[in-house]
Amino acid sequence: MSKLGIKDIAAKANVSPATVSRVFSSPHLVSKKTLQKVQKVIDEAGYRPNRMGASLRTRRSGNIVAIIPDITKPVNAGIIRAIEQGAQSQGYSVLLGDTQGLEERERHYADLVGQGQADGILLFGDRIPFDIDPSRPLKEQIPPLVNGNERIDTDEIVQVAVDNVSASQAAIEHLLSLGHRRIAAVTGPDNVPSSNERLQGYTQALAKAGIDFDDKLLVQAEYDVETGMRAANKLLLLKDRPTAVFCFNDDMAIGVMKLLQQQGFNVPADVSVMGFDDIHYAEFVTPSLTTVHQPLEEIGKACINSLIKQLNGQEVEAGRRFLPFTLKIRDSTGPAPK
Amino acid sequence: MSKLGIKDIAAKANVSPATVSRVFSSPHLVSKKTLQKVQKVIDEAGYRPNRMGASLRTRRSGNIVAIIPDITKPVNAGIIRAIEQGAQSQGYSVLLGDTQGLEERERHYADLVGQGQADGILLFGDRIPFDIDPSRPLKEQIPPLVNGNERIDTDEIVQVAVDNVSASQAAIEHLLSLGHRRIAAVTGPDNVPSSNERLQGYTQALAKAGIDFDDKLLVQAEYDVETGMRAANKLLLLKDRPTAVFCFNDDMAIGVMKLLQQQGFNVPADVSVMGFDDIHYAEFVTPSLTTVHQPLEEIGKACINSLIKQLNGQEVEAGRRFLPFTLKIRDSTGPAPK
DNA sequence: CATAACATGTAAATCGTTTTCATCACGTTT
DNA sequence: AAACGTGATGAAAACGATTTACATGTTATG
Repeated sequence: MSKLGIKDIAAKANVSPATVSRVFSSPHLVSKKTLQKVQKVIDEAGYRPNRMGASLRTRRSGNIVAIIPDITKPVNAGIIRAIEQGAQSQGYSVLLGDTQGLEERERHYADLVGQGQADGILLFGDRIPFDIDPSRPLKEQIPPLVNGNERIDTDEIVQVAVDNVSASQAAIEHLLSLGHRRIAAVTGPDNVPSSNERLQGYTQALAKAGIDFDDKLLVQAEYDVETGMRAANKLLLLKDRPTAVFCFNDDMAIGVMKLLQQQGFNVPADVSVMGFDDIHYAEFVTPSLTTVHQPLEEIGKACINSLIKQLNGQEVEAGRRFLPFTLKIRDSTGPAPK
Repeated sequence: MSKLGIKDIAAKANVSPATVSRVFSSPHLVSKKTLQKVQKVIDEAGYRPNRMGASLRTRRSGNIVAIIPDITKPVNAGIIRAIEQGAQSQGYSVLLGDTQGLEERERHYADLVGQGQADGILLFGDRIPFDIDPSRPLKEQIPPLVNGNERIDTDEIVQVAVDNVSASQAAIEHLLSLGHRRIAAVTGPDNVPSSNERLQGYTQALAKAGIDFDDKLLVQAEYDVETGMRAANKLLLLKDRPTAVFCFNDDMAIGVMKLLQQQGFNVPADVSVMGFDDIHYAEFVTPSLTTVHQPLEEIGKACINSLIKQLNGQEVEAGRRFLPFTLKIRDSTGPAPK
């Protein structure tokens, strides 16, 4: 690897370092002739300006850090794609941080901003990775930040997601419309806001339909396939079994279906199963999964756009912003058995 | 956000910047008393050293960039986890770059090293993202780099993967042992080395079993579910249909199964389906997918370890290194129908 | 022709660290 | 008492870019 600096290039091209710098950042200030001359030297030498030097001076890194609990979950696929694309188009690079849900690692990545390695944060979590003094305005204590998909309990930052309560309600209404009356719910961990909101939608929808709430039909799992299976197992042990199971994400729904099938049940003839997220695989499992579609690419796009606005010094209004969900009715839900 | 520098801290603590620096990087050179005094000021001010300044001086960023075609594919999950963990434990941070398979974006991320934002590259692709002069030794022209999972046609760099030829051979032998004689293959794009290697294993295994190669049983797809479905469709149109389909990755296998089921075929009673990779969902689709298990975490671990060795200036021997695969026999393969 | 206006280029300061080298205080050895 | 280590600290020079303020050269204007 070569290690030429701006001074070397300047020397080779018989100009000053400042001129070389201008060739990159404000070419309109350089005459056509020198521009070409310098450009030629740059190309020949394969010179790339050292970002460290530049960032040090400009106090901008051109990087955005995205803090994501589990990068490899398909639910994040669309978001990541949208983020990268939006960032790229505005001249930013994305540093993807996978936290495995650990606060320590969330803070580690958030720290990149403090260290000057990133200019802003795209967060997909339910807590702010900074120590906050509640008596002072939040905005003074955190860098430019947008939260997506999950929910943080403050209206001082920009948050983009679907309305989990309504979405969950719509899901239950779908099951009700198929004649189901005993509808179980497989929830996420009880400290996760999105799970609580979906639970809220569930209870509201049942209440509206005049159905008594039965907490035996509520099983907690951890947003993954394995615990989804375990949850289904618990439900099968009930003496009065549910005819439908609403899972708060698709992974758990896949687990529930798997276990039901293993135990000889037919989905949806015996039990209907519904998911949430609409991950790519939802369409391809057997039977294909009825689920709540989240506009993940749109969410990603909205997040990155809002963040870049903030970085450009534009004012953006804080608070939650809801994007519309849709129901994907597929083959895992059907009429309630009589 | 505060913006205190090392000089501010030094002033507050009545020491020189050098001492503050030493507190971070070589505390043993500082007396206990000053250490405590400085540490206290650092904590109170919430001071974090600016990485740009430090990197500029040390010419090391402490970052590793991982270049991955599609971060969100489950096949990469284990690799990413292992990388992050290995890096973290050695004091490195990982910048994850998702390229969507585009060479332009591969080069973009590779450029981070040239720009001083990263010290080395973990590549998961089939080409080197640099312009190479073939007449000169490769090592002089690229930064520390390890390639994983795919294959680049050179023995001058470290590469870690499973032996695709043998693995594919083992897969076919499994199908042969079940009595299958007409075994189709759904390949990846024809410019992808791993696909070609798996194809090689396929033909070799058939040859060894004395079965004539029939190119009608070869269908090309693109390593994803949708094209897997299309491939299955083509196979169903054959007048002499295969009794087993070996797909060169799990996504395509899931697609193949989906289409077969849609068309009323039973897997595995009518047709056996086999995959490759052993992604997490392979176990949970219905029927659960028989596949070739790649030790993805091990691959990730080996890659990061080798790279860090290189970064530490240790000599590592170039060339391919194979990690052992295993067969996961599940429910999607069964005896050939007579 | 003198002067203003503009285009172009330069020198030097600066960003926040690390690190070499020199200095200093102090106890030990001769 | 002189010489010598030793350990702790500070001063200052990098690292590689950007940018401000200024110097030059060129052209247009009165």
